[in-house]
Amino acid sequence: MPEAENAPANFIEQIIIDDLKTGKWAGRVHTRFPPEPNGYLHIGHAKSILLNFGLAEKFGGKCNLRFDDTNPVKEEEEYVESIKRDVRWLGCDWEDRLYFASDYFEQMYAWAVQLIEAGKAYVCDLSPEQTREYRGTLTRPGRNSPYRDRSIEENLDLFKRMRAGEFPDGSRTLRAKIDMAHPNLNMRDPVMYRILHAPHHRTGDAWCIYPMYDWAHGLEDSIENITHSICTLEFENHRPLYDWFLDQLHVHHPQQIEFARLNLTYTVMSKRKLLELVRERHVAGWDDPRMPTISGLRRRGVTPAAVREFCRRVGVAKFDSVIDIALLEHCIRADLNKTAPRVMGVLRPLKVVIENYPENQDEELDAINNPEDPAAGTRKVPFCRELYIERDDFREDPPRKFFRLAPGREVRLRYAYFVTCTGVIKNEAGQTVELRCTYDPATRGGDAPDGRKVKGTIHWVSARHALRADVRLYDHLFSKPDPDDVPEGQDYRANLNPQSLVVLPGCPVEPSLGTAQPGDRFQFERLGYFCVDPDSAGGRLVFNRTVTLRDTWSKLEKKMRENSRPEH
RNA sequence: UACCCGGUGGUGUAAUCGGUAACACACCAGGUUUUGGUCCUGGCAUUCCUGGUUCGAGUCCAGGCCGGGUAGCCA
Repeated sequence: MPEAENAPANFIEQIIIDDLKTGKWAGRVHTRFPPEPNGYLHIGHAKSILLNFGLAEKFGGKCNLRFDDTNPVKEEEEYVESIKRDVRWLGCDWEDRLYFASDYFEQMYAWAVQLIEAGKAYVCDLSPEQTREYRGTLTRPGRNSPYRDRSIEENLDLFKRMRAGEFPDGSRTLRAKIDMAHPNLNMRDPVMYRILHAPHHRTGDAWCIYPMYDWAHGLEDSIENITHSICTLEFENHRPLYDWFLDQLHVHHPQQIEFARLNLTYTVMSKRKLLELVRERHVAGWDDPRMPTISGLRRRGVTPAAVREFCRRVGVAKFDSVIDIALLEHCIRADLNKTAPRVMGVLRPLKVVIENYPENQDEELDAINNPEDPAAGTRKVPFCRELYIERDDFREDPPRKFFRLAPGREVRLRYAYFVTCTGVIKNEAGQTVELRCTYDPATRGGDAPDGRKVKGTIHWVSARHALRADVRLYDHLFSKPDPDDVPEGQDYRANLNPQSLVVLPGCPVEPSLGTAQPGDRFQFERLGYFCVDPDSAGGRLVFNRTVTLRDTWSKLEKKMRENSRPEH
């Protein structure tokens, strides 16, 4: 896939270009992707990852992977590993720059002591509830804590004892002494440290006080010599505090820049909601192919190249936008169209018997592996008297513009012969269970020597040679573009799409698929792109539908149906 | 009702000292085709509003309107 041609610079690139021009950072560009290891990464994180690593690459700089592990009660080693895997999968390389905020705890503590000594921080004994009360509201100023004017000596002593574990959780905090009447609530003496007697996944029980995000994050950036600290819009109000801490300490001071996070139609992106979907079993897990997680996309069969191209096209700005999921689907198709081998498989089989084809005969026909890539070559596909075709490819009473099979009508079986439908066999219930056809031996390979044309070409699988596969058809997880668009009293779960997963067991597929491995991607001709699920391990073939092909016919048919419907 | 940030077609992103609104997706209409796929062609916005500055404003100024964020000892 052609990546990042000379696209116009987004506003962050513009800032960097200007900085380079003025020599602000001595020509350096150093970014970082700083996830908290408290969950799985989703495509919104992919935007951030690609932005940060992309900037570094574009301007000859570096990008760190840093785990912002300052809250031990929410974080786990398992998440660290999954995040590393996902970042790598996207094609980003942090080389030797893997860092953890927890490695800086000692330095952060020393800086906190420095702030106390400068009279800029104090130990506060207010309870969490009292702290909230004293903070005031959006429209009312806060009040000073009664502990705000403790002596430096007392603060130093108390802070040391907080670290030593003398006090219970929630009993005291270390706060910055700024301004309780500040219009920005983040500046009303924010908490820097809280007491948390909780084991940390990396530091164990070495600490029982942990730094808050606002205190820690700028220090982490500073320690790592970051130049541009890029985060999402909701941290805009935190920037004055980010700047304040760094200014007080007179240390390296990166520039914080905020951009809009990625939102997609027909899905949710918040960690809380994704966690709920998993916990309440609306999906099979974090890597359920319907999830917008990186692991879900991967299992779905989406390629890293498609995600990269998608994020590139989405752009970077400060406008709170919602991207049409159709753009992602387009990027997936565009990539897979160029790379996925074609294959034939039938989702909803209808048996066809070629009456004039000898009972015990069979033969192999040549099929093109990928018309977009001549180098992909050809393969043999077996043919015999009994075949399966798609139920959708036959209509006893065909509507206008239906080019497929119908009684008396002739179509082409892809790479095989022209066949004409001569009979329809039904069961007692009146359902079509089998078709009788005749074939024209002269049309072998799909062309008629007499120049005869057919309107339709359909796919098929030889009944005798077919392999059986379970196919999972995935659709949008939610049935509305905005899952939060619900009546009063309901929530996004009310919009869960009951059809988001349809499993079709035992679908006949061509025998060349016998060697397919988990992760392999194919285009099932005329249907869509599918990939082999890891569940196939036991020798049983399981496919996930990544995305359908564009389907002009179903669109047309739907429109005709609507038009023929009586008015009002 | 406080502070901060935004507002260009159905959806996004551009227009870099103010100079005749570009690209993509979606949608619509055609063409090609052994995938109703791909590919190709065409259609689809007077830039939230009102004033102002200017020969000229999406870009600058003023006022308004609308949307988002913020009251964790989460990040």
